[in-house]
Amino acid sequence: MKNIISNINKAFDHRVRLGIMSVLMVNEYADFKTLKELLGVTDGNIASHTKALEKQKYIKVEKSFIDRKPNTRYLATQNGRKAFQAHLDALEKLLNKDINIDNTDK
Amino acid sequence: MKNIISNINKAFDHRVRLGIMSVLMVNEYADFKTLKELLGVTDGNIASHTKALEKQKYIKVEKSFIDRKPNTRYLATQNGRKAFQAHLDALEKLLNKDINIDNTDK
DNA sequence: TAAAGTACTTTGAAAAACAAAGTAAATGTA
DNA sequence: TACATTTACTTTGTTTTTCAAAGTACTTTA
Repeated sequence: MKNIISNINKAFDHRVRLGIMSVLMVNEYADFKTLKELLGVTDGNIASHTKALEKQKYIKVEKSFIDRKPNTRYLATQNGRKAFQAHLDALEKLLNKDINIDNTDK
Repeated sequence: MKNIISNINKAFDHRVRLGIMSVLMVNEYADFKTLKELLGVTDGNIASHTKALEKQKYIKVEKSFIDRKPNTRYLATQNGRKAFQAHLDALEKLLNKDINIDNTDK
């Protein structure tokens, strides 16, 4: 490992995306409105963060009509689950690691 | 609590700042070069991320000359330590929380 | 004393984040 | 049955952040 943050996934750096993934790890799916309410962010925000995760193939989108209204569901992909778990492991390692600097010559 | 990410600190959202704080939590101080090497990022990057943390008063900077060369040390403030620990607690809560959505009507 | 190295800082472009406005269909109101 | 409102998103454009390249001010080496 080159540096102490090399295994931290840039795609999950943002708290909104962290929140989205957390929700999708424990629920089979969540729809647009649910994510929006759980995370307390604006529509455009959910849209762009989900789009970013979708682009990485960490989540997938299913569009349908429920009660004649459009409904967008987000689901974590198998790949996304793996990547997120790896990210959490990397985070834990970073935080628990002894990063002891030799400052004796300073 | 309004939403599931409300206690996650925006200032620590970025992996570089997460790394800087992790280092400064367990070491009394770290200098510019050390941080740069530990994190594997460019000079300008370290500069801007430390500046951001400094602006929030989460770290402080001490400038001196060592062996006639300029040396910049970064230290976590008491406030910074508290905020970072709170952030970690919030992260842990988010990840361990049962965010179970009632999807029965969907 | 000229060239190279060290330790940063500044700058400007590129990317990301964000909220406001837009769209389109459904529903409520008079 | 029109018209306004709500729902469920998407699009747009501005602001903010990130980032690396270039710049500065020395110090060291040849």
